Amino acid sequence: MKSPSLSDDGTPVEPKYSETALRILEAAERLFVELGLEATSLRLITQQAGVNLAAVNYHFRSKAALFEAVFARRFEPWARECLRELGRLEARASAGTARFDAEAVMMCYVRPALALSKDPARGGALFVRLFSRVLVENHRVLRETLSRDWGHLVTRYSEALGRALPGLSAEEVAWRLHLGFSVMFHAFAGNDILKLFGRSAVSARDPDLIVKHVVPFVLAGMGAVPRAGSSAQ
Amino acid sequence: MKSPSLSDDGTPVEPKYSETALRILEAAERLFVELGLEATSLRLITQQAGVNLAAVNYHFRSKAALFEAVFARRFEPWARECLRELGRLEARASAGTARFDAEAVMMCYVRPALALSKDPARGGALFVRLFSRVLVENHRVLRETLSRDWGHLVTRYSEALGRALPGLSAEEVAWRLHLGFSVMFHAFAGNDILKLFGRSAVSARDPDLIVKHVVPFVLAGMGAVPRAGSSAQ
DNA sequence: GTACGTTTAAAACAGACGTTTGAGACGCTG
DNA sequence: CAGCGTCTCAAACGTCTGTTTTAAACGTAC
Repeated sequence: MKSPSLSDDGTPVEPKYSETALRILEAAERLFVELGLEATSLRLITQQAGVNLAAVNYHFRSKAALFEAVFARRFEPWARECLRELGRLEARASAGTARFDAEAVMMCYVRPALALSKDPARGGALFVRLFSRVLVENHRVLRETLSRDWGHLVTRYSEALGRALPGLSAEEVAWRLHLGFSVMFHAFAGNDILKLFGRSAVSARDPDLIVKHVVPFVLAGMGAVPRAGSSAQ
Repeated sequence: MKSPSLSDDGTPVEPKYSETALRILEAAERLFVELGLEATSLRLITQQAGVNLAAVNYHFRSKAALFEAVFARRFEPWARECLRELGRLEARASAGTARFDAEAVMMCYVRPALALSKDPARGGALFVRLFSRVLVENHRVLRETLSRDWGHLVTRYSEALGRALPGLSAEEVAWRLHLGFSVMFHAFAGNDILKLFGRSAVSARDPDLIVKHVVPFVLAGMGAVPRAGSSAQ
């Protein structure tokens, strides 16, 4: 997942994929989400994509490289949208047309996540699930790439939340960022622990419904007063 | 994962494992967490356990059955402790010696999770991570078993939270249960999305520290006032 | 028309996988 | 000591894996 080159107007140039490569990407994305990286064979991918087996190694060097391509195709546009949101918030706060509070920072994540979840053309909710697989499966290569090329994304959110919650220690801000993003991330990914027991009463697949419930929850959590005796007071 | 038989005094009888079977269970637990089910080969497990390859199929019928045994060995004692906690809370609330509020219900989950995380003899934090892999990998067999044998565990928590938050609609209670347990579960499992970017400032591996920060966060979220216009008001 | 780079096709590669086999070792009971 | 169930061991089974190879088809430029 190397950083894509930029065209003259600064918008990223998406690598051009051939018809065959695109069919592979789409079948692979669906199967990686449903079965995981290891359990998905190239033969199953090419069969569902209706292409030849060797096409994978021709268009994408290897299975691992295919996985990275699948991930990068969805992740990079989304991450850039998050950065744009943060930039817009800072600009409007400087201009005095917006409050720089926890809700505003949170919405810089919620809006891109919601837009992504509702847009099948960009992978929709499927990619968010793939992302959560990456998280728990802890792919080494992808972790290195995310850390190297996109670590500043987290840094930006961290600084923004610190500015939105003045008076809190850096440690306390880090924890609220951690917990807040955990809920939101897993809520959008549909990782419902209660559903595993077949007893979840929420239909956690509707993105708008997720936002409606997760936003007040996280806002309340982020604004929580630290417990008495907390070292992070 | 069939329900274990009960001895005369009602305490569950843990299946007796031979020395070899135990070595397999322990090596498998560690490797399943680190590599996942598919990526962990029986040859690697038996090699690290210092036993013969065929011992796995002798002691545990198949690889899938081994995985279920690994999971059940840790899960069942923990789930029973959760049920005991809920029972104790109900008893003390009836006796008037305890308040039946959201915090009390939440602690019925936090205490067992904390105790488990700090006890290496019961799998410690390792098992919680394994559990979270089960969640996103969505193993069919395990899901069926959890739903059939342990669905009532979730029902109990759900009823308890509904009782602790009177005046809220069932849908609203379900969402707060879902979101609250999501944070707690993934916090204990150490599924830190920020860490994936190498920029997490929290050392989310210390169970006591997790509790200290996650409890106020979740309590605030669960007590959050629903947004205006919410259908779940 | 012919040469060329690009893409597809079928087949084969070596290796790893989960599982099974059959023989032998061990510890008990009579 | 003999008999027997429990367990271990090395070897092999057939299947599936990611990858490579070889040949053929395609569109385009000379």
